[in-house]
Order: sequence, then structure tokens, then C-alpha cells
Amino acid sequence: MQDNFKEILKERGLKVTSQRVLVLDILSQAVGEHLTAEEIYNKVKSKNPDIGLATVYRTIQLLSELKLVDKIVLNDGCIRYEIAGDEANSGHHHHHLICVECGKLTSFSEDLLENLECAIMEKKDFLVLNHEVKLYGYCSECREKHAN
Amino acid sequence: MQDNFKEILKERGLKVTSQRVLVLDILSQAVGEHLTAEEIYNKVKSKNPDIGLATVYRTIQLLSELKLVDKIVLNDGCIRYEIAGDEANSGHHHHHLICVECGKLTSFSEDLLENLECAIMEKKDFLVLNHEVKLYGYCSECREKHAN
DNA sequence: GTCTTTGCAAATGATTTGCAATATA
DNA sequence: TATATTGCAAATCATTTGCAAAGAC
Repeated sequence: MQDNFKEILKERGLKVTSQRVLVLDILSQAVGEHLTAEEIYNKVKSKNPDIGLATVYRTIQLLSELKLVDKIVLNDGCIRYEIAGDEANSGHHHHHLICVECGKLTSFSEDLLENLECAIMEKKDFLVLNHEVKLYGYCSECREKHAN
Repeated sequence: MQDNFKEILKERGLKVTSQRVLVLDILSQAVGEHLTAEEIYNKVKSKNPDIGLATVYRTIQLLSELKLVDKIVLNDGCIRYEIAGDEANSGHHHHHLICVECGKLTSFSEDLLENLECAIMEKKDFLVLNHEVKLYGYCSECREKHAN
């Protein structure tokens, strides 16, 4: 992953800096955690206290443009990031379950809407490139709490 | 619609003010336009120049809580509002097509994911209350421009 | 008359930007 | 050495909030 990243940077004439490597590293180690920019900053600072918040923001944006991380914008406007999986290469993102009680965010990937995309093309004359599905509801833990 | 609104306000002990009525009115007249807070403010100001931006924000938030308007958070973090249709009452929102070239936002409603919700319950032990689908691609106008 | 709402201006919070100093290639 | 990147502090942008004045019931 890191070697891949270094090559991508070089191809674009961008420099491999310790800050960029560290941010990608933190995100790679946080699979399934869906961190906010601030959370990434805090984790990064615990390994390199001299890093600036602006650098973290710039790096996240860069990684997002390079499709190495996915940006998830929740309904309440909160923005979270996660390392991109292999599905990213297929051109179809994975989807999310969001618990309306505890806020827990879970990913799942499944090509849900193949048929829909054809139907939309016919009905709406709109060519779908990508789709994004968010399901809001109650996770198992919160349902258990309710049962008690 | 307005009579309905006035009753809902009274039921909750809230007051019917000219500002609240005007904001709902503007949104009712902008079906399919998906306005930003700023755009709503400008339309509102052209009818009542004395209204404050904060009041517009407060009213949008109120209307959103009352489920009279839908809040749409785009991938880029941009937030838009539209008057809620009848689907809102069913507990299932409608969905959106977003053109990646011109940014045009179109709604469509169709119960796409009935089966999925059962599958998610079994596989992920997650009870889905509501779902939200965004399809990104090219609208017909932008595809025509490309063809030329 | 009481309690809510408004408009304004100031506060907030997240993100971005300008720039001199520093690190990479 | 030349160019890209960094850290910092200041700027920005959308949204929220405190409060005295005005409005609704």
C-alpha cells in the first residue's frame, strides 16, 4: 500500500513526505473506524506532535483526490474518512449503515442497484456512473438496549 | 398546505408569524429547485426585505424538524432544501440524481430497496428505518453537449 | 400581559489560505 | 539548487447564539 502510494505521488511530481506517509498509515490502521479530520489529526499527533492541522487537511484532500480514501458525508453534515477498499477500483462505492441512536457507521458492499441504473436511464434519461446508498436505522446493540 | 402548517404550529404552542409563512411559501413555489439556505434567504428578502438571515435558518430548521421540508446533503457538503412531498409521510424518502457535470439535482421516488432491507436485517442484524439513495452521473443535457 | 420570535451583531467551528521557513529530489 | 510542502496564524464561510426590541395570542 505504501509503496503504491509513493509511486502514485512520484508519477504526479508530488513529494513523498513523512507527514503524507503517516496520515495514510493512520488511516490504513483504522479500517472500519470512519474517522473525522480532527480524529485523524489527533492520532497523527500522537506519533508526530509537530504536524499541523492544516497539513492533515491538505493530505486528506490529496488522498481523497487520489481515491485512496473515501469521504463520507452524513445527513447531519458530519464528514468522515476511511481508507478505500478494492471496490473503489471497480468504480462502485460501497454503502453505509448508520445507527440513528448511537451513530455507529458500518460499511457493506454489494452491487445493489444494477437493475435500477438501467431503469433510470430509460425513465429519466440519466446515465448513472456511481451510486451511494445510506441506510438509517438501529444497530443490534441499540436494539438490545431497547429490549431491556 | 398553509392551513395545515398553521395548525401544526398551534398544536405545538408555536406562533404563526409572517416570516414562517413566507419561508414555507417560497419553498412551496420552488418545487424541484432544491434551494440552499442563502437562495431561500434571497427569495424571501425580495418579498420582505426586513427579514434576517438568522430567522431564515431558524425557520428552515423548524420546517425540517416538522418534516415539512427535506434536507439534502450532497457529497461535497453542500446542503439544499426542498418542500416535502407525500412520500415523506410514508416514512421513506425519495431519492436523487446528481449530474456530476452541471450539478443539477433531480428527485425521483420509487421504493427501490424493499428486499434489501430484509437482507440487511438478516446479514447485518441492523433494522433499517429509512434509506437514501444518490445516483451520480450525466444528465441528458450534459450528454448532448458531449456528443457535439 | 405573557411568552415567543425576531433582527442584529457577535460568536462559533470547521476548513482554507498566505507566506516565510524547511524538506525533498 | 529549484520546487514542493510544511507549520503557523490569520482569513473565510456557513451556521448558530445572546439579547433587547417587537410581535403573537
